[in-house]
Amino acid sequence: MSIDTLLEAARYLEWQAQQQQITREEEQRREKELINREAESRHVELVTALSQPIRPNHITWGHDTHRQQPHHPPPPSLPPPQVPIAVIPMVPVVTTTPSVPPFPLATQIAVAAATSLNGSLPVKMASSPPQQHQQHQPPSPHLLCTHQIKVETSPQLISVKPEVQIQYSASISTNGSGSLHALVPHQLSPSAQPRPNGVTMEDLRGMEGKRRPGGAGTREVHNKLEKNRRAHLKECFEMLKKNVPNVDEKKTSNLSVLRSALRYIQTLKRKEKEYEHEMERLAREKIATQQRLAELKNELSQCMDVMEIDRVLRQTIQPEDDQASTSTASEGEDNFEQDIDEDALAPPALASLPKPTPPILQAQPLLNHHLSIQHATLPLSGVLNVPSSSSAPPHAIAPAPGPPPPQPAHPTHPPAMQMQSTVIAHAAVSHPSVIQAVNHSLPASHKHLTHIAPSPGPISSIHQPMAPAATAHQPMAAQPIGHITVHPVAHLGGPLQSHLPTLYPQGVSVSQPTMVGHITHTFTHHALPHVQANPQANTNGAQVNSAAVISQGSPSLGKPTAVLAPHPQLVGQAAVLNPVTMVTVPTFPVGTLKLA
DNA sequence: CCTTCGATCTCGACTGTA
DNA sequence: TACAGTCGAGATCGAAGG
Repeated sequence: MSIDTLLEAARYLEWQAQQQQITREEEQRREKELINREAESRHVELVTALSQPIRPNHITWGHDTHRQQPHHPPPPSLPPPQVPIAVIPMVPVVTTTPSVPPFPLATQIAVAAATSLNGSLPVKMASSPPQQHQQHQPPSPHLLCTHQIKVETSPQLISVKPEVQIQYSASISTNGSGSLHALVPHQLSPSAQPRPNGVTMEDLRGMEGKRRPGGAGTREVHNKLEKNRRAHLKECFEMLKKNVPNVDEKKTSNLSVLRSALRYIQTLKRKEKEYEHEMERLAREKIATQQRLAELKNELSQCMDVMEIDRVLRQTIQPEDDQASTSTASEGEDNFEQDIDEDALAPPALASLPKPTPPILQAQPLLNHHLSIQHATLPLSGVLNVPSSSSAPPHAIAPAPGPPPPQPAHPTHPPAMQMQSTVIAHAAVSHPSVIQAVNHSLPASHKHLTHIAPSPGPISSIHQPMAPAATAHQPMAAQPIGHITVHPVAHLGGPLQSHLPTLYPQGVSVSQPTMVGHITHTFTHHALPHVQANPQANTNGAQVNSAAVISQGSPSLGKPTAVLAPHPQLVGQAAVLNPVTMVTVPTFPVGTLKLA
């Protein structure tokens, strides 16, 4: 036996353990069968006892045969065979049917069976005279049994032969102590057959009922058990073959089955490891994803906190803005840039905060975004443009310090401009001085400043159409309005047209053409000395924003409006939030946009 | 026809258990 | 210690291939 064989056998055992469950089922089934057989055997015994003078022999054969052929009960009253005739192998053997001349017609199977029962019986059989068989046939009890059995079972003999397994377990379990006794007569049953050593069955019969230690009986039993064992082994191999894929049903030796099983087991183990690794990988991936999710949540929560702080501050510091709003226009002019810078950092609240504004300022980008969103969602009915309010802050009016105005802040004369814009004071943060300046610049008769909307806060932004500056003062003083954004619309001409977009690429509001001049003038002269126009960009940007504003359904519909929201924070950044769509957009000048 | 291979059988020895 | 069960070796048989 080679090492491979041993290893495979070990594998087989391992596999066999896995198949235990299946085996248990079979065992249970066998137990049932045994019970049935016993019941049947009792019945047979009764039946045979009537015609059997020799009790022991009969019992033996009857018992044995019934054990092996429970389904072939002689009496018609017995239930039909339940289980396959697994048992038959032995019986057929004995098939030395009475009807047929026992000796001459003995087939090899019969011989083999006899061999199993009587040891070297076959040898003798060849030389033994047929008369002996004839002599003993009539009285032989087993013949009667076999006769009865044969009639019913003969058709199944061949097909059933392989299944000896049941017999294997049954013979062992049922025989018990009585097996020997049962077998002794069994050996004698073919009594007509001569014994190997020249001892005929007659001689053996003299020892009937006796136990012959070490004698043929023991040997027979042993042979039979050995045969059962082999049958069991074979069945196991069959089962293994069934459970191992890619095993040719035919042409497969036990050895090849074992090898296939070994390969199969190895394959399964390999797959198992692969699946385990895959599971580990997925688990790690899941953990990483969860961590990432947690980080994002933290970021989000922090942003929300900043927004909350901002909102609270804005609400609480509102009085200061009011106070500032009471300042005179001149003061506003003086503090204009500074105020705007403060606004740029944050809403009014932040503006009033002490210079060192660490955490909030650090989160300014996010804050701006949020503020923009917040304003955008505000119900500012009167606000035409809600450009990133946060984006509008400081440099909306005072361009960011970063990109210095390319050209001297020289006034562009209003008359030179032909802008159709709408002045919008949206509900963002702004300094009252700006409004003052704007309104101051406007003639009282002009009422184009129709959409100056005070921005009391994000919660309630009231649209208050402003008429003349005089009337506009009051609400603004009470509630600082958002920064005034001016966006040059198309048709811009003159220097302003060529410079504004550069300075204010986004956002500011736009108003009526007549207003633009005033506002521009005011900005250029009072507040924004560096405001200049950029003719190219204006055109596109104005149109774009105008459309957007209109789409918002502002009260100033019908008026081409544009938004120029100088967002100091956004200018120069990688992306900015589109005030209309609230989608980040590139920070290139509005004029470069190719929008309808 | 011979050889090889696989399956089966027989036998003796051995082991575990009641 | 008897008995059940297992194991290994040898023999036999049948099928397949050269």
